[in-house]
Amino acid sequence: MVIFFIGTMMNYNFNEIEAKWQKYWADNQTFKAENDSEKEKFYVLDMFPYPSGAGLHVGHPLGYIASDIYARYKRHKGFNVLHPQGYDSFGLPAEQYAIQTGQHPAITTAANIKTYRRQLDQLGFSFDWSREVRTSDPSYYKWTQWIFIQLFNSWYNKETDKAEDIKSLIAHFEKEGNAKVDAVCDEDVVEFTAEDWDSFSDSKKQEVLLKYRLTYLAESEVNWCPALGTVLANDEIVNGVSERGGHPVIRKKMTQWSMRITAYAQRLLDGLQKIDWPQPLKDSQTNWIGRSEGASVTFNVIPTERSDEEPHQIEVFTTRPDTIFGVSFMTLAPEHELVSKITTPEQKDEVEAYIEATAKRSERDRMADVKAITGAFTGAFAEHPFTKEPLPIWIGDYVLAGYGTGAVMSVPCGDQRDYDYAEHFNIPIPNIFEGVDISKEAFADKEKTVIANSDFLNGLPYKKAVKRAIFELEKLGQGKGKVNFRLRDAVFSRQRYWGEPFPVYYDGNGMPQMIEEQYLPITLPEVEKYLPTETGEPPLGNATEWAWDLNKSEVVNNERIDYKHVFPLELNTMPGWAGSSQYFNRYMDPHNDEEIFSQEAINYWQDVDLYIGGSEHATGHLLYSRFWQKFMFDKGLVPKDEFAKKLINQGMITGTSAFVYKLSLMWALTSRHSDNRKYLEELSQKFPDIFHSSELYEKTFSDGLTLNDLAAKFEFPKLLKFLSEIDENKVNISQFTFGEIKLHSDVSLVNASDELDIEGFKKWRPEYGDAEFITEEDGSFKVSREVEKMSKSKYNVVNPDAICEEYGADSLRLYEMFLGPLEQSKPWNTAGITGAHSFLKKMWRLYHTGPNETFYVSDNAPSNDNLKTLHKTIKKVEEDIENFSFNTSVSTFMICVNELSAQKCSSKEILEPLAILVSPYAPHIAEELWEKMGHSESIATAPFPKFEEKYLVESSKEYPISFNGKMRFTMELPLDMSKENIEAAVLAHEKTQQQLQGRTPKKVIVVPGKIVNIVG
RNA sequence: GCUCGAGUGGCGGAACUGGUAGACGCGCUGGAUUCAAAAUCCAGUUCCUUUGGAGUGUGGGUUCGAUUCCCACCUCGAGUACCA
Repeated sequence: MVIFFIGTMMNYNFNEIEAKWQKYWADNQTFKAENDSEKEKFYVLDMFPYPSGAGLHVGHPLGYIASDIYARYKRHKGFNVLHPQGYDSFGLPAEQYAIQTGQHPAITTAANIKTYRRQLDQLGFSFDWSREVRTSDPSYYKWTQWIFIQLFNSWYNKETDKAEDIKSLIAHFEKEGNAKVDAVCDEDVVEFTAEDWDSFSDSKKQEVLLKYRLTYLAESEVNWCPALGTVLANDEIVNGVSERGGHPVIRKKMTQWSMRITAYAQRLLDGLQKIDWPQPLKDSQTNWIGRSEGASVTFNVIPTERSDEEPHQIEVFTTRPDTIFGVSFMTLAPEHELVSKITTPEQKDEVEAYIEATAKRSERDRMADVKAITGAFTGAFAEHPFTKEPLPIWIGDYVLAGYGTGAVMSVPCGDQRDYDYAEHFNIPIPNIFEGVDISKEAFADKEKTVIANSDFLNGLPYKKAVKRAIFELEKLGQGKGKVNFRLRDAVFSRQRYWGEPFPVYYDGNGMPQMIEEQYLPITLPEVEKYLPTETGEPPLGNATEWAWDLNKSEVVNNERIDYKHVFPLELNTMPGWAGSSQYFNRYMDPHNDEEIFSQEAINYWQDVDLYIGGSEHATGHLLYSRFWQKFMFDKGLVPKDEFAKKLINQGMITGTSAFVYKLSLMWALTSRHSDNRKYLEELSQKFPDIFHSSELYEKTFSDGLTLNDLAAKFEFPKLLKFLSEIDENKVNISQFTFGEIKLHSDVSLVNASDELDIEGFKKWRPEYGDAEFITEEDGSFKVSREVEKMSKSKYNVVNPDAICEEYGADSLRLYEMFLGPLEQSKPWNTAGITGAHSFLKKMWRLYHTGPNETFYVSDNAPSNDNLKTLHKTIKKVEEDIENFSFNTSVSTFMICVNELSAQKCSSKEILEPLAILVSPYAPHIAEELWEKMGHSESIATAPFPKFEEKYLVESSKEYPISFNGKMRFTMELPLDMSKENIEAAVLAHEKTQQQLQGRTPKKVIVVPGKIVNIVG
């Protein structure tokens, strides 16, 4: 029973205070940001969440708390702060739930968003909710569709190195064909003249243009995930299986929308230089883009005698043109288009069998045994560009169709894979390196390379040889210097329901047409079923109202499709990253129905100053967003070609799982026992549930304790009964030993000392309701702890709702920051929150030193100690926030409050600035105290206290005196004392003499204000 | 394999450009208060053979002085992978 005493209401009643201020902020729109202001702007952004059905756990808000602290700090510093929040609300889970239950994803999503909002609100974030966006909202995805259209209507001009309107390309074509156009385009474009262009049909023109557009429809090999019924982007595949669900992925040819992100490869790489993002993230983008410099080399295939075929050429990319004389064969990917054309009749069977075998192997198999060397000889030969020697052409699956040209010039002496292949198939391995033994392995050290046996390259080191080789190849017209990227164009179609529909219909020729911008958004149609259709079409194939009427400019019933003015609409939807690639700009002007955002808004807010979110988006969202931003920059829509100046990856908060141990029966498998195996298993099934405290096993059971001993020691009735029922004719009781079964316990049943609430455990797990618990000597039952990822199945998920209820949002915010450095992953342990919570209580008490702990703040002048404590806190906290070292400022607050309490400080001159300092971290208590100190306005924009050095000036210093670098004692000396006097004073000290034990010091180092070190 | 990042008490973690290693908090131990518990307060808490000594993953190096800089190695984590 809890008894409340009236009259002690001055206690820190966090629940009441927090509710009060959350309501105040909402009612007063305290954090609403204006698009015009005299103040300097500052844009603090969080990666918006996908609203999952599970709600938030304590790990999720970590980044939000950090960004909120920074946003609040910047407001105190006088900035106009934009700190919005929204939802990335299209996605797979809602759709799969819909497939299972028939519940419309929009309904599930809305419900989840409601939960998220409640959970976010209770943490006291200073979001400007008036700017909320949801990617699944038609008023938002209208603009996602709009950008798609802009991309469709653009091409990439390499000459100007930017995206341009497709009209300028058409103008080129009309004037001079495509010969002089330097564009990023499909590889299979054929040259045509202005006259050719003029003679093309409309449909043919469209077909040609599609090869140049920044978003284009192409039959491409995609990652198809049969289990999910959709294609996946490369970054959605992890270890050969789908990131979501872990389903197998196969390669499949499909007609899909793609984004020509490769056009931006170099700029995406260069842009990394000027943004302040974590190095590991930049590294992984750099890797993903995968720039490599080298040369493309053309090898002529030697025609066979009887061939009437046209001469073939093999183009390869190599980073080592310097090793051109080391080529002893060519290898093509099995999928290479030339394979079927050049294979000789004698080799046909072997080659086809090999191709079939490799096609069957999944990505995963292929990755699993990379060591197996397989391949086949095509029977054809290519001619070496310089020596004119014939080079056998092989195929092998170590050459990837998707990288470079899908063909390599094999230099076994310089590349280990070529070496292994050559060795396996008995192909010669000529050595072209000076003074290197290649009898065991290939030699790939560029730095130490000196070329030999290579005609004009002899004696040259790597770099010079590369240059010379390219020069000679160019002279021959059989090669040139080339930069190759690993980055592929991004597949943009998904066979899903819950995503943005494309603003696209198909004309009678099957050519895609854009719907005019003024008719956007094209809203997602209703469907009966969320599964693919029986004919294998995407879910939108189930829609009956999904045709575009060109006359009426509206979506109409499919029955009216006539390919004259009513056309079928695109059935795919956009991928998850579509909506998240532009949301940060939309926040600047989220309700604008005329434009994606006004020029005034974008010119005021410019770009994101601080972006906080997880590192898992390194090669997905963060790369695609940079791509779209650069595109929008080219179009003159945004003033910056990088959208976020600074980015921080918050670390993951892991869980601290709790384990209980249950005894199990074990036996040695003697021959007698193996006969009675069944009976033994029966016994172990029947063995009563006995749990033991975590440390007892080693002490008690592992050490040969028998079943009889156990029964005698504890006299558990069920155990005694079990024993009495054992048929000793079948088994020998003395041969039983004990094992232990480790089970997760819910972490909420465990206290700070790792003691389990046994009754709670029994209630939680009714099947163990009558289990026995062997406790420690003091009667406690201890669990063991392990750090694991937070997950439902591990019963280590901690819900912020419960924490807020028990300790308050301010405690939670402080504690999450206090756990450790923001960017580091660290385990959650609820026990520790009492430290943060009692700090807040202590701070509350500092302002409540009146009679009966009533509020009391005086106008008394502060003491020097008060001022010193305050100003060193200001200094440290300011530095910490600027450095995102939030954990250390929490300890600074603790020290500050401890000191001021000891000093019995009640001076308003100290306590007012202290409230502001704490306010970014624990805003509710700060507002409450601020109000009590007589302010009628929110603390949110109160100016940050100004640090003044003069309060920290000291006249003396406690010098550490060290001997050979080891500190042995300290000595208080005036700070203005000269080096000589310090040395003299230290040497005169009795402890110095003691340390030296009669030796004369060789040297005395005096660093004034720091340290004294005596050597000797 | 390659590329990053990290190794400090029982635990989370502090330590500015090299200058008193272990701040702050949890936990633990003892005490005060209480009929008792919770809460609160006070003291202690790296280790050891304790008038002293050792100690920041291991081994070297630079330095008057190294958790910090350099080299090699070990362990863990993240990303990536037949990339020509």
